[in-house]
Amino acid sequence: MGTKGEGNRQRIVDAADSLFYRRGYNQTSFQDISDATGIPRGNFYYYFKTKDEILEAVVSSRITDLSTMLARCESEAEGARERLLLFTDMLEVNRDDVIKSGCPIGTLSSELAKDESTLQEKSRQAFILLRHWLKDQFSALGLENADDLSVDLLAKMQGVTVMACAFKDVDYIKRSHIEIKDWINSKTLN
Amino acid sequence: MGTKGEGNRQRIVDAADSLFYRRGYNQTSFQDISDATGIPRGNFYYYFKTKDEILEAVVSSRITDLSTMLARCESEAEGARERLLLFTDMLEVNRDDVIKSGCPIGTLSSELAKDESTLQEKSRQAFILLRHWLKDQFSALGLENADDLSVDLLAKMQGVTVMACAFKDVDYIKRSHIEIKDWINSKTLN
DNA sequence: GTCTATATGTAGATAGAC
DNA sequence: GTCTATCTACATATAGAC
Repeated sequence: MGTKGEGNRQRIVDAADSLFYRRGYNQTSFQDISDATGIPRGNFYYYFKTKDEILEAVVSSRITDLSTMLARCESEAEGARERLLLFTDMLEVNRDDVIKSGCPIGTLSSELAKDESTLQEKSRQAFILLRHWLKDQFSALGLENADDLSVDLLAKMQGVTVMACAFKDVDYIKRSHIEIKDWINSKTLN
Repeated sequence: MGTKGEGNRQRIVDAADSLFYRRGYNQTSFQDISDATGIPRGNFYYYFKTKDEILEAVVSSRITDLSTMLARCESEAEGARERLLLFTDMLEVNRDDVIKSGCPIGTLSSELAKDESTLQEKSRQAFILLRHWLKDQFSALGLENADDLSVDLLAKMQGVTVMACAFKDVDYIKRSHIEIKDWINSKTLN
């Protein structure tokens, strides 16, 4: 209920978001988040009961950010095809981060798949959001296999990020981005 | 030089290989490897100075295994196109592991990208081996952009594994495998 | 070569003063 | 609400007996 406390809570989530992305969830300690925020370790337990709860808040925050990004794609582009093309731009917009740390959603999903717990389900929610939005765009263009196309597009972008990150290759991202846009056009034009 | 020691060394590498794949490198402890092999923790330091050295040995072991797999592709298929198609079969051959833990090479590369150390370079060696072999196959078919096609194929397979693992979807692997083989044929036939 | 005991650091989590 | 001190567990790594 406190106003000051909610501000601190958000600062913890923001710092954890960045650290989970750059170092991984398991490799990020409370001390790391404390160093990044200036908030003492012990204080975290006033806002979150466990580290898992911080992860849940981070995933929720990422989903909110993604929703904002998708809304911007809708407002800045007229048709569904143009929105899909705009969506793929995030490959190049975030290319430096992609080269260094991969995709925030993809790498988190891969990391959490290795824990036997139910953590991966949480990270999957972000993929589901994208999958549904992309499917809606393909559906709006009258394509019957819209869900398959949606997952295919996500797989293309995930594959590019994994290889670009593995080989630290910026040019490869640019080339692949063009190929992906060509693929979208080939599926949605005519 | 001891013969018994080398046997134990290999048992450590084999157990670490499996654990690094299923739980991740950072999430695998010496105790885990000890439990899997029956070899006491302290004994590991007779064979490896650090945990990083175990990882190096695991990557070397994986590269050896991959080389064997590629040699089998060459012996079991006549032409380069058939060898490429046979290579992609590993998607379905290992589909249960892929669903559970992703790709051993891709997930290790993604995990090590998050450490600021030089560990990722080691894991990249496995990707380089595949990249060169695939390039040789495309080159043998007279294709000029053989290296690009090689990375494109690796990206396709990485993308499929990431999505299949995220959504735990076996059918998606089967469908994508067919699409990948169609893509290879479209590039190499005529 | 093999194993036990242990050193040293740090992880997540808790208790309780203020 | 905020912070310090601390608990317990477990990590990598080392020392040294056998």
